[in-house]
Amino acid sequence: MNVFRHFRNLVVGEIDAMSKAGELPAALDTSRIGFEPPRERGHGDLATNAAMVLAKQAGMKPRDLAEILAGKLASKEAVLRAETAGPGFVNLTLSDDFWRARLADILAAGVDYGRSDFGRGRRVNVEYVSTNPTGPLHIAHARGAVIGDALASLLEMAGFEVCREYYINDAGGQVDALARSTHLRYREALGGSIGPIPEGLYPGEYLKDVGAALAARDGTRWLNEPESAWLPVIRGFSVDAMMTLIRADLDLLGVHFDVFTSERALVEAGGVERALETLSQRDLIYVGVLEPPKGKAPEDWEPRPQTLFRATRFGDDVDRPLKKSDGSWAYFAGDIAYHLDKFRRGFPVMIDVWGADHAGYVKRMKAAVTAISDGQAALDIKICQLVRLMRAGQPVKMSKRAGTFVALREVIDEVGRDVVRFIMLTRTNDAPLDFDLVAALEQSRDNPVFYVQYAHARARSVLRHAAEAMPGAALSPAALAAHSTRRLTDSAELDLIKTLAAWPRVVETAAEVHEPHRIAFYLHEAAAAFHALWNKGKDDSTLRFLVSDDPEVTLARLALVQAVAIVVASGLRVFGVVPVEEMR
RNA sequence: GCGCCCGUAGCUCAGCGGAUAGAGCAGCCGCCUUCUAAGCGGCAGGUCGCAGGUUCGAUUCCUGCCGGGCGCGCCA
Repeated sequence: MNVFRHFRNLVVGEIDAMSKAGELPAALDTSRIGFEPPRERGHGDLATNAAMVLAKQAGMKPRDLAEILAGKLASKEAVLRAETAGPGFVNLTLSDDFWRARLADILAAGVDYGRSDFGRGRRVNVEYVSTNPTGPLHIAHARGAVIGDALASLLEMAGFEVCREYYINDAGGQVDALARSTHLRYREALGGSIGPIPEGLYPGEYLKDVGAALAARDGTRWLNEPESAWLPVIRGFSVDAMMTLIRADLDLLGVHFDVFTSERALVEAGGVERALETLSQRDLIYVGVLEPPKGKAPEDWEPRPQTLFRATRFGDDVDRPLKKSDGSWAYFAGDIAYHLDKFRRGFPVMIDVWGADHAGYVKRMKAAVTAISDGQAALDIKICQLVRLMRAGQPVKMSKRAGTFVALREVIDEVGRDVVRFIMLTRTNDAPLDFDLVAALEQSRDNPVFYVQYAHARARSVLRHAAEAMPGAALSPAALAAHSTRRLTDSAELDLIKTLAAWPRVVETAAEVHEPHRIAFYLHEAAAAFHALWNKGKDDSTLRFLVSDDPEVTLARLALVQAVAIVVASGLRVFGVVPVEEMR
């Protein structure tokens, strides 16, 4: 049960009934009504803003309406008290029995606790990583990969039908440069002397293997051919090799996709012409001359007529070019075609996860999606700010030019997949992230990965001890759920239950706003509530989980401990992180 | 010059328009014969960058400044 949604439904039901009875105006907008945990424990268990939201529409004073609603809610099952407070809140205090009953929900649902039909099966396309297939992934790519993957899992848990998609940028000049780079390595593999890698080509060592593989496959066939003969072949060969490399990196990170879409395939199938035809019909394309950007005009700027999309009609700052000066399509044109393709494949909701360097393209892409879908599609773009790789507080030196960018696989080798994934999700995507390789492995409470994993390991440890201490006792989640939990009466126990019972709301909220990092903060909070209870048992031995001469209280507490393990594991599953059984 | 993001405790950061703004670190004081002290409890610490506006109510939304990051036709 989502406690908050349950009571929201109750209050909205009461309001509808009052509207029908003529006690309130008809057709009130109840969409902004919500229930949330009050800031102060003393204010009860749940608070609603219903009276304040409706007061104006209802033509009543918030406090008066609050009094009426409180009266209606007071008689609901499990409600001990319904009180008005502050500017018009209604605060509910629920019975301890009600809260204890949530443990049975958790034990019955297992790691699916928190799953809901909030999304009602609506289809969402989440596109992420989508890097140029010109080399292995480096650490900066990992953030987008993990955020996209966790966001997709989160949406699935909240009841959306999700497609995880990767757009292969295999059509532009970058992959031609890749092909030329491979050709050099190919000549090298056949014994040729190639000297330094020219500016503009890819110097990475990883292309030596590709060149060698090409030499093994095709022999000397491309040595004396003109570029026009070998470029398409070697380009395809190289892109395939790079995608194999990238998929292997993603596999190490535990990131997988449902669909890979090739930009080149889309372009060659005429997708761009079709998309732009749609825009043309709506008079959204014209030939014009752009003003140079003020303050930072490129040195070789010269005014020239271009094929432009009327992005300014949809909130962008300037109209955007669709063709390069050589007549080929600009990347943006392909991206318009790609988003139209996604829309036509049945995704009215699209989420793109991009790197910080693409932030300047958000407006034009949103404008284009509005234009091609006639306002029927929604595009959300998550911009991942930079990751600063640190080691014990000192930045790790990286330079793209010198090729010393740290490869993702090196970082995974050093700290492990789960640590990389969790750390990448500890901050909002909008803010830069410091990733300290030393701090990430520290076993202390400063390290959120450790802190959360430790809570799970502790819970599992208690359950193992219980199995030894009570041989033959039925300790499965189902057996624990069937047992009475009324002996859970301490405030720390009830606080922990309330924290666990908030999990479905956290999932729903995080999914709604597309912010997976909220899960990390929740997990930290749940872990803290558990660690607090654990230590309370150190001060007061009657609060220990295992009480040898009192099986009733022990079994009740084991239900709570099992529920902690389940909720933490449920959250980690959204992150794609494996919960650990022990940390010795 | 323009656009986007950020600005909250000494530091790192939470806080989808609500009540007395929270957590960790650092500082100070406490808690291990017992399920993992790799942890917990307490104290202290704030003009929520500044100034206006909208609102019953603004850290949250809007506008303008200030400071930092990223980006800025024919790269992807």
